[in-house]
Amino acid sequence: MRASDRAYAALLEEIQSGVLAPGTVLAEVEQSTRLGVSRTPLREALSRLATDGLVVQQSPRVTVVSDVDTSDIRELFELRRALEETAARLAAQRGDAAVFAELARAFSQSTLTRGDGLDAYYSLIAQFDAQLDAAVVNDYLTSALRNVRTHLVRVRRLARDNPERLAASAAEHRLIASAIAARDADLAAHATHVHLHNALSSILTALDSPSGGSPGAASQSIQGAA
Amino acid sequence: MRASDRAYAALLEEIQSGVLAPGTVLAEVEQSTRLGVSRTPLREALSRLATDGLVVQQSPRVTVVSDVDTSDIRELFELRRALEETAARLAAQRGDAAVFAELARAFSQSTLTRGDGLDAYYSLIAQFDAQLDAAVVNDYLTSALRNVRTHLVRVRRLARDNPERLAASAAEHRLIASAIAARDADLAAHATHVHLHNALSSILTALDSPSGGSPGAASQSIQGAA
DNA sequence: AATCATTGCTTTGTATACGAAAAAGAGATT
DNA sequence: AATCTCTTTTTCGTATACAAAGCAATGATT
Repeated sequence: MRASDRAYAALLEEIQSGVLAPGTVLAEVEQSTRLGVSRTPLREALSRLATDGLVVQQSPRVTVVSDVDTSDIRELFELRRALEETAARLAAQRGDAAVFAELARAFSQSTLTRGDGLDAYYSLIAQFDAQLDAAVVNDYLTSALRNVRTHLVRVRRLARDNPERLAASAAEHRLIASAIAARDADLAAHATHVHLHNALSSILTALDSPSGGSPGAASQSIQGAA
Repeated sequence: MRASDRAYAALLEEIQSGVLAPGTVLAEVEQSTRLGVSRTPLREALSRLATDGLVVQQSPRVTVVSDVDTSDIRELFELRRALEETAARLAAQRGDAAVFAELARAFSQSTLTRGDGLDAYYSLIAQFDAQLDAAVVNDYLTSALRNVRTHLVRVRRLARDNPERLAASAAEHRLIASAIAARDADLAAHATHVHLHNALSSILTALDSPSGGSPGAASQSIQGAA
């Protein structure tokens, strides 16, 4: 594994997990010594994070971790809706029905055995996403979706879902999967619309409530989500 | 201007214009000496082109200009439809009606003075795209659209539009712009759908005809369009 | 006392040197 | 004659050295 890949993976994980909070300045020498690589591969990692939109060049001299505010979340979900509704339609047309029928069954059961923790649930969603990508067979769309998902990790972390929302989310995913399995493109797309609407509403209300809101005020907006 | 920016701009222009044909290997020392920069900024330029999807690492040792085949064009237009229909809807909701009314008028006139050449027409389309981005107010969506447009330059070059198609395209753009000006989101989205359907059909028939087809068979597919 | 200028220090951008790995070519052996 | 192996050469990945550009701090001048 290349040093630039290790640096990128390390910084990505730290940004997504919140260890590197929005606004943190990422100086090259500081981060390169911390991560045990030289400046050259670290610069490549920062460049990749910048095209991802996870860091921004606040000034020509200083690179900071980008912030995620309410406006960003709304914008992200607008793009997400465009991409995932399209993906759901294409999967309904081209996907393997058996695969999505099985996924629908898994989402039904996940509601019952929810006590396993949400890591297992997020893992199931990751499987669903992977099967969606495989069914769509469109590298451009898949790449755009991958970028959206990169940002979504931080959004999910900002507003930890409550149990009721997780159960509803599982039911919504089950419907999407079964619609794809039934080759019902309209239903798959509209169920995706419903799911994203509910997910966004849940996140925004969670952010408005005092418990999970981000402490720092929005200072630096995400940009350049290529 | 940084050396890495110059290298990126130069390579981008050469790939989009076809000077660097698909399959051309881009060795680091060769390109760095040719462009008059050292390997470090050239590597950054190649990295950016790779995330754009304009070059691919054919093997861990050799980077080549990516190819554009019929399958890529279909995939690109699937993503384009998702993004541009959404953008048209949002622009109809949020855009400045006067701006798009003026654009609609410009598209009407462009049909009459088409003799100016298609450079002027493509410039008008670029203005339309810029106004669309401004109206949408969504950096994520705008970034995704910018990436699509980067690829679209090569597709347009592969299949040079015929005059009749350009006239029809102007009329389709006029309808989209006026629908946005009239705040008719459904019409704007559906007119975009129609436009992209016609544009794709025109390109695919042009590629099937013997004149403008790409000489080399598809060997290396585009990927990683982040 | 406040402001402007100059100097030095920090940080980025670029060039180059070094090491490792893979590919190509030549030679020997079967 | 073909193939396998060893060697050589090329190319990439990384580290480091160098230069240029900002920013800050300090001192002098008004």
